[in-house]
Amino acid sequence: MPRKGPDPGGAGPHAGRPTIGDIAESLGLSKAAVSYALNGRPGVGVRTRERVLAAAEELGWHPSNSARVLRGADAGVVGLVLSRDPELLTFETFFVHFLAGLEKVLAERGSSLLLRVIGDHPDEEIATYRRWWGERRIDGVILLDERFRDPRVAQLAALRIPAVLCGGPLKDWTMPALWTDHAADAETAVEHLQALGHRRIAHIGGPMQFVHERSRRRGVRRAAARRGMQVVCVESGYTGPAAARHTHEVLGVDAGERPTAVVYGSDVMAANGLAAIDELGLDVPGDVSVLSWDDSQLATLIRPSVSALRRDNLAYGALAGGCLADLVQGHNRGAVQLPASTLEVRDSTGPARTAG
Amino acid sequence: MPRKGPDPGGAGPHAGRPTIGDIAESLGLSKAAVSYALNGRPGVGVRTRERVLAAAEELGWHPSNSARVLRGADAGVVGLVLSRDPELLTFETFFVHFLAGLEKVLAERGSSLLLRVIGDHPDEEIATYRRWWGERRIDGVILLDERFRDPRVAQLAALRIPAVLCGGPLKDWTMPALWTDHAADAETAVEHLQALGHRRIAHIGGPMQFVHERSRRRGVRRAAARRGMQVVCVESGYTGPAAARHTHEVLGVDAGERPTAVVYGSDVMAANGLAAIDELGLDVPGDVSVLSWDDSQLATLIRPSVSALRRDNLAYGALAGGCLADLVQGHNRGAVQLPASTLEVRDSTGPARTAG
DNA sequence: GCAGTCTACTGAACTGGTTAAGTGGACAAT
DNA sequence: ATTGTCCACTTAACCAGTTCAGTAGACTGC
Repeated sequence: MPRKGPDPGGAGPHAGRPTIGDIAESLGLSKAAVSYALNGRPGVGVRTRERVLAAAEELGWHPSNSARVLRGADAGVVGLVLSRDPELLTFETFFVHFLAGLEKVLAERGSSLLLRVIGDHPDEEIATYRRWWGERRIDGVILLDERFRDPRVAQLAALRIPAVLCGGPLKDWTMPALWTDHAADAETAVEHLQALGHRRIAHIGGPMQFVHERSRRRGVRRAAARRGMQVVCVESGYTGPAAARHTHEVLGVDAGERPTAVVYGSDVMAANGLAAIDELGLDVPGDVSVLSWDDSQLATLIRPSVSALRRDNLAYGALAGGCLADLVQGHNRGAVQLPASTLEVRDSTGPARTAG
Repeated sequence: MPRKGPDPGGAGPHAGRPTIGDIAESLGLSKAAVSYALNGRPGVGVRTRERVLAAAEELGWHPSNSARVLRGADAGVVGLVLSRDPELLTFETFFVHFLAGLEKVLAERGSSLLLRVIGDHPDEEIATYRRWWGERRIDGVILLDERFRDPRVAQLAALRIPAVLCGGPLKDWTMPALWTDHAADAETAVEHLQALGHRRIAHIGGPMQFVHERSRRRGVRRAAARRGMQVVCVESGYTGPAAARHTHEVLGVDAGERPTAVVYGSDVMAANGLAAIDELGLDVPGDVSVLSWDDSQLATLIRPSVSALRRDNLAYGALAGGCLADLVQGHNRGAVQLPASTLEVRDSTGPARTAG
């Protein structure tokens, strides 16, 4: 199967990609001897080994991944399917950082990443994993964005595909999971607002199909209740218009009932919330304080800059990669807790306006 | 090689992954007959074909990619190495959109994407391509971020690795290239500013190691010269502090010499520029108009919102994927021009303050 | 001098799917 | 009845590695 395109002559076998047989032939050895030499196994003399390695280097030999996998080796690849709308800025920053961290660890452990980007469609996601696994392309997968009653977990378990869940941990499963203590993060956020004198707050979160959104809402409710604060929770979407609409809904009431602080589910929601609050003729942080549950450069660039709960997504991705690499090698690390988010206090949170 | 983990019994061959041989055995046929049936080739009866397909479906068979590649099939994978700092917001949005478009087309054409994220290090990038290619993991690669005197082009050509360059076109190479008419985009930007009465403008661009930054600078210079406008060009960096520093440099002069408009190389640079202009006690767009060469949600969320040249990066990625898929199949589409950017006029550009 | 052991290799089978070449039987034409 | 032509299938080689089971030769021990 010669390569297409301008290939006059085609200097050598397989478009210049030498095989172990070429090395063997050039040195008058058998394929087996060359294989032993290249893999540092006993059974070849020191002198011969050196010659083999030199020849491999000179010819620019690389082992055929297909041949190795066919013999039963790991594919050296892990799969990741993204089923989210790429238009969401929060997701973009999360994803690129997560990916960079993930990839760094995988590279260190000799793996690569097979990526697929699809719309929000869990069926296609599991079908992709099933196909990749069936085709022996991957050794395992990373599951992002755990959903309420997520079907992917049971399906991957049934297919015996090694997987690391970013979410959980799940009670009934042995799948390793990277989980965040959203309750603790909620405490951090609510405590900050309490300290500033806020007694009536709102939480405008993302879609409740995501488990982390449920956890956050529950965390905020409990943290507020524990402090005797009133709290209004609204399910919104990650898009700007949704966040703006719910901001109008929550804050467009009499000053006496109006929350004095809003915790948004993401930086994009907070940014659009700021604009909506401005439309309502309210001042941030004078009338309303604003806090975002995700941090990003956006939070620092808009005015006022937005106080935010910050998580190291690079480390998150790296941890996920490490857990999966371990799992593929037979070591299940179980439930791993991520470090708590830190609060970045900026200009959008301030003292509550004293009632009256 | 049984999978690790809880695998009591291990129901079937290769952890539940049946082979063509299993199908053949279960039906009392030869492997060849099954292969012909599964691939829709002549040589099997209609009845037999149906039985084979039914058995494959029931067993959940997928063809082993390794086995096919070993026989000479394409890998069905294209490679992409990112060598940029993931901290750059502009890059994040560009990348995720580009990726989504790229992946969509690749999926339609039966390919997947192998991804690697590394720091800014061209040597490691080419080494990764070389290894992937040597290991028969990929059919081709996408080259992003063309650099001045980019070594990657010649190296990939020498290795005969099919590649599509996002940049170019190059005079001496037959590598397909997706190129942008930066001169035309510069015309659009400068014309907009001229129409608003600006006669003295600045361009604060990104690093000149990138070919597109050079093209843009040249485009701005020529478009301005053609209109008799004065122009100051500064090489900056994609980070916020660099953009802020150069903004102070360019605008911290007497009002008589001060440019009345600045074209920034990216949305992040523009956002940080806005903050710097505010620090200088200048008003946007009253004293200075601001234009960004990349658009994103950030440009719409900061105040004032930033006028920007917008490019459809989803379509860009899709086009790159299509060109590469064509190239792998032997069809070189040569130099393909991307659609011109469109100007999104927002609040940051306004009439020039009349001199005096 | 001959068995025993070790070293340094070779030969061949094997992985799963593809494919050229071959085979046996049914059927038609002559 | 013979020849030819299909059809529907089988056999076996092949891809590039890995690995098990040899094996030739050198060396040791007695």
